[in-house]
Amino acid sequence: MVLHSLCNIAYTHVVMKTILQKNFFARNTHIVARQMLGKTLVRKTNDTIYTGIITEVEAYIGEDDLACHASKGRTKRTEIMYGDPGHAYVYLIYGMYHCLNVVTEGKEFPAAVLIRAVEPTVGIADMIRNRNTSNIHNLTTGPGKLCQAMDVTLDANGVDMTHAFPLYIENEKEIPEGTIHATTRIGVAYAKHCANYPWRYYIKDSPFISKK
DNA sequence: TATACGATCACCT
DNA sequence: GGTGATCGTATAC
Repeated sequence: MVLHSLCNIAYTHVVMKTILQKNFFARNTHIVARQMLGKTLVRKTNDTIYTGIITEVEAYIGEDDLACHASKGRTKRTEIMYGDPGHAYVYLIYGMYHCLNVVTEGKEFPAAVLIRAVEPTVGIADMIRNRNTSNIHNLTTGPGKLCQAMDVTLDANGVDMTHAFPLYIENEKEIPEGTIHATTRIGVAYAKHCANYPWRYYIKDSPFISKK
């Protein structure tokens, strides 16, 4: 009887993987961004599962942040950022690539975390096929690359990421604060003084980073 | 309706 | 280092 119970406990421990919930994302965007590092991004399609450990993110916060799409105000495109935290904001960039964000903070306050890079863990063969390259360090090391590798398109825009399908983030042990590096964000030179904000966060020494 | 441009990437010199 | 691909969105007309 005792043995049976112990087995159950051990079994439960092994299989339990919790999905990050709304309360995780409904906080200050910098805290959410930093704590997303080291977590596992999961993408499920009808026939494939892709996963990767988040290694690089950027924070985009409010209408005053000139790099944030919400600086243009509330439009059809940015509407999702004014909605519930934990939902996906996916947009098309340069007419050919997609970028994946997770909405943060409270309803009516537009903010999100852009996922810029992951370390691929599951579904690598499919990522290689999607990206047409076998270089593991070139599969998911960029916002457009990881969306192409993990088959994230506009279909995922607005998806509630706190459910087990088709897109969510698994909780993992928190990484040490000292392993997080902050720099200015990539590709936002147009954003005047906001371009200088150190709102890009990545895991120091990770080989799965978009740019040094 | 028309136009300018981008939270990128691959390929070129 | 530089440039072209390619199209939805915002904005000007």
